[in-house]
Amino acid sequence: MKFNINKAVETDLKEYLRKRGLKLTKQREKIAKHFLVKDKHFSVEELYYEIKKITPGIGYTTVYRTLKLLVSAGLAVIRRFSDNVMRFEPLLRNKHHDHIICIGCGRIVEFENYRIEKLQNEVSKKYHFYTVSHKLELYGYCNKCRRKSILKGKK
Amino acid sequence: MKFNINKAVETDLKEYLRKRGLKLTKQREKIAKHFLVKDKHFSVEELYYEIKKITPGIGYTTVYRTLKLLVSAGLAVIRRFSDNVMRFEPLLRNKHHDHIICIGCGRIVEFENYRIEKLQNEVSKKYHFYTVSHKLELYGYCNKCRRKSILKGKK
DNA sequence: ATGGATGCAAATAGTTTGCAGGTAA
DNA sequence: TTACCTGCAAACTATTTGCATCCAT
Repeated sequence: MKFNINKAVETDLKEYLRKRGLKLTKQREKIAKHFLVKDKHFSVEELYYEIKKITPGIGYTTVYRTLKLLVSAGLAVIRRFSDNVMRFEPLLRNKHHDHIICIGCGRIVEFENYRIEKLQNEVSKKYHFYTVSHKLELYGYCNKCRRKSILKGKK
Repeated sequence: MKFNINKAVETDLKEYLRKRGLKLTKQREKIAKHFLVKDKHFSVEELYYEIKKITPGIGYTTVYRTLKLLVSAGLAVIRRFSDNVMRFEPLLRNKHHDHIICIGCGRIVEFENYRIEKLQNEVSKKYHFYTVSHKLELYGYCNKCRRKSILKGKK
C-alpha cells in the first residue's frame, strides 16, 4: 500500500493543529507535503533550498519551525550523525529504517529489522510507554575501512 | 566483575594512542579516568566543572578534545537528546544501556535488552560491519503523560 | 629535540528569538 | 476580529580553530 501524503497531511497534521488551535498555513502545507514523502533524512538547509524552488519567498526559519512541528506531531524524527547538523526524517507508519554507520569513512547504510522492532515494542510495554518512534544507530567499521585499519595499524 | 578503569586506560587508550603516535598526557589521563567510570551520559560542561576540581587550570577545549578522542578510541559514544547539547557516555564493554524517552515530560528511562543487542550483531554481520557501539532510543509517552494527553486532547 | 598537546581567545555556524506586518479561522 | 504565523535580522551558544607555548616521548 502506497503512502498517501495528502491523506497524512489531511488527517494527522490537521488533527494535531486543530486540537491545539494552531493553523494550517500555506507554508506548513507546502513543507509537509514536500517533506513527508521523502524516505530518508534531510538537513534544514537541504530542504530549504528544495522548498524554495516551489515556494519562493519562504523563510529559513519557517522551515525550521515547521519541521519541529512535524516532530511534535509525531510525523518526523530528528537525527544527528557525526556533524553537528540536525537532520529530519519523516516517520511513515508503515516503513521505517535504521542506520549502520562507518566510523572510518562515514558511509551510512540503511536497514530494517522487524524482529528488533518487535522487541522494542516489548520494552515499551514493560516500561508502560506508548512509543511513537525510535532511533537505532550501529557504529563500526565497514569491510573496507576495517581492512585498511588492520594494515596501517590505525583507527 | 567490576570494571577496572585503570586497566581500560592502560590498555585500550594507551594502545590507541601509541598506534598513531599520540601522547598520553596528564590531562588525558585525568579526564579518561574520571569519565570512564561513569555509567551515564554527561555534557562537556558538566564534566568540565567536575574535572576542574581535581585538575584546576584544565581547559574547556581540552575536555572536548579528549572526549572526542575517547569516542574515536571506541571508549565512548556521543548522544544528543532534545536540547542541542552533545553528551558523552562511556562505553563499557560489559555493560551498555539504551534509553526510552518521554516526549511529554522529557523523562529518560534506561534499559538493557540482550536480545536486541544480539539481533544488532546479526545485522552488522549481514552488512559486513565490525560494530563497536550503538545507540538505541525509543520515543513516546510515559503512562502519566499519556493519560494527561488523553484528558486534555493534547499532544 | 620535536611533533603532538594545551589553553586561551576568537571565529564559526547551526539554531532560536524578537518583532512588525500578514493571514487563517 | 483575534490569535497565530511568517520572514527578516539579530541574538545565542555550543563547538571548533588558530596560535604561542608547553611537554611526552
